[in-house]
Amino acid sequence: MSEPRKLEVLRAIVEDYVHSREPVGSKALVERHHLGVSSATIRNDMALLEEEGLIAAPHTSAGRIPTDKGYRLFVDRISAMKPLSAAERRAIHSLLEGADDVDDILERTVRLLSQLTNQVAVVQYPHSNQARLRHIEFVLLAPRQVLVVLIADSGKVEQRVVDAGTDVTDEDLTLLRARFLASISGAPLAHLPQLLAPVVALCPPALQSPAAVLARGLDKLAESSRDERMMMAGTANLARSNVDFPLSIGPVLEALEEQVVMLRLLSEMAEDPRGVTVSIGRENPYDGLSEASVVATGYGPGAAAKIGIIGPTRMDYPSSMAAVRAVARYLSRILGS
Amino acid sequence: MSEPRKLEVLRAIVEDYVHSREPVGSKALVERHHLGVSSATIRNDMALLEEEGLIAAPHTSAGRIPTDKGYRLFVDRISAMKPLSAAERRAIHSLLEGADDVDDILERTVRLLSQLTNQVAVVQYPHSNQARLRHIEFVLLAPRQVLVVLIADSGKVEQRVVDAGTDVTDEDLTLLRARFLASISGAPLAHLPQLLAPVVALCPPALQSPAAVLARGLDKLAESSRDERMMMAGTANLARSNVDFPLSIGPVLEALEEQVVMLRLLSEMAEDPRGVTVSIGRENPYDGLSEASVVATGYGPGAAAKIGIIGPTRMDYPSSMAAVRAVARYLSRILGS
DNA sequence: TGTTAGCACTTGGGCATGTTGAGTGCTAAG
DNA sequence: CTTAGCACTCAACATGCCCAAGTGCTAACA
Repeated sequence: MSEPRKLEVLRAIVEDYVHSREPVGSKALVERHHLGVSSATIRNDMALLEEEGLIAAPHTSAGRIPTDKGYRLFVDRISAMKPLSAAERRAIHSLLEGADDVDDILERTVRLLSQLTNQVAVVQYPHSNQARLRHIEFVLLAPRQVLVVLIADSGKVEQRVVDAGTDVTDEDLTLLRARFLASISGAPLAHLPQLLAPVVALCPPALQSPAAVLARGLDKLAESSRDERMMMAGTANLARSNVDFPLSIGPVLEALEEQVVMLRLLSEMAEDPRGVTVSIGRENPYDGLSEASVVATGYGPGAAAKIGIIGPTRMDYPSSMAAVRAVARYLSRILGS
Repeated sequence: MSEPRKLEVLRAIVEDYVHSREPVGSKALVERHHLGVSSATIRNDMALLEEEGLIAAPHTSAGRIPTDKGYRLFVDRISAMKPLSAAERRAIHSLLEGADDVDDILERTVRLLSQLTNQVAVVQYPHSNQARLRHIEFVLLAPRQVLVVLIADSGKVEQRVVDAGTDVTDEDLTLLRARFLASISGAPLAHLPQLLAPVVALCPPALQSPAAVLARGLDKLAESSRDERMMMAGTANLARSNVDFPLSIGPVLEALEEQVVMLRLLSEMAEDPRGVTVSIGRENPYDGLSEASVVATGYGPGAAAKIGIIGPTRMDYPSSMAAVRAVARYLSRILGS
């Protein structure tokens, strides 16, 4: 009983099943792959594989299908990432054409990824957790209304209009801005609250109240810049792979709509040496995704933000992983510039 | 052959079918509703209704189901909006708790509406079509990088970072800003392109190139501020009513993902005297929605922005219409404050 | 020890056939 | 205009049958 052949058999089963959606039997296996042994031998191997919980038979006289564990072994030890086709590379590279702002880039990216893989694609907005403050601006819109703008070195810009409470002048704002900036420029956004309090205290009495308001505005901006969002595309692909979700695609759609769930899911995916992480079926920490797999990776500075796809466990892992990785790399490059 | 009874029969058919999802026959009708006549009479009426294309039989020996045209007549002439339950009213009124910014309000609103109706809910962001320019700001981030901020009187703020092409100074920016502002302040966003071109031409030669870049930046901002967005919730409800979409929910999901399609759809829905518009099945201008119905209405100033739900043609119209209208009214009130 | 051929056995799926019941349209009488 | 009655249609269900695919096991073999 050769170990390598057993793996080869598992690989063949996974590939055939992913391709045909039908349980695969010993005979069909020896026909489609030249394994050099007879179907009886394969049967023995399959019995072993079943004992180990790597494959299972839906009913007595049917072929076998891979279990979650089987897929796991497949992606971990057997599969090599399938290189992308020239057309796919071209598609990725033409992604950049005419894209301007971050939102736009991300939107194009998820669309592309969902088309490449025929699955649902999700992308997390670039992290700004460790982002540092680069610039702030106060703009007087009306005697009491001030536009507060905050720019992080991640490139993200947040703004909001606040009511100063009392009338303020342009000069007041310039003064306040200079004071604020002096003590918070370059600081991590997370530290803003602690840093701002003393500055407000040191302001001239007449400006105490507007200063406090503006500081609070900055706090809120920093907060909402930290809070994470995501984009998604290709949900219609789920409908096509209806059959692959024995229950229904309902729970999957629910999971996708719960951004909180998705964000936790993505961020909990540990980084894999090969750079792409896969979470299969019941491995997922969320029940609704017990029949789905997630293929994800990090991108951007520190690979902190995640991008990935979600589909049925019966999925072409090698291609998906290759696509996710390629798109992530390209995305990193675009955003890095 | 009494006309009122015929309508009564149609109403009964629609109600029963919506309730049971099964073709309804003459006998079941006289049992469930006290129509005061025998099933044979009903059969005659039904034959008439079928001739007029209001109902149809899936096959010879089955009951009838309403056609698109039947539903249309139902919503136009027969149905009364079903008043909301006390619990539903309460749900709507507790919507406001803790909501702060517009995004948040809209998100809560669509969620609520999708839960109330068990359908997919969509809401368009409040229009800023006729918005006017209130303020612009240029902020120097790096020798060549300029943050362009545009504020509309609708309260919307758009910003983006542009590359000036050549080095510029703070003084340059102050000058440009003053010139630009002089000629476009208060102008409708739509007119920006025409107004900016001559200003750029009149700038000192040294500033021509950055001026052009900034003008283009403003154009784009005005454009993206005009461009409309929407939010959506409850797509998982589609999976539940899987059965109601004979083909698949795929096309519906596709339509929902195409914001362009959805926005056109919503804005093309003419206003109904009763305040809620319904578009049924093939009436929809988009093929993917030929088995779906849209119930929508306007909200906010001039009822310009739309909110609505999307579900299978076999839908509880009276309840849906009531829910949409109630939520829209409440939303108008919140935003109006 | 690993491989192979052969064989008995299991079982879901396809097919032909029969039965049932809901529902219709029509006719003739009230 | 309404109604009872009746012949007719047809999807849905059930039943029985057979077949093919696939398995596990055993015994022979290298």
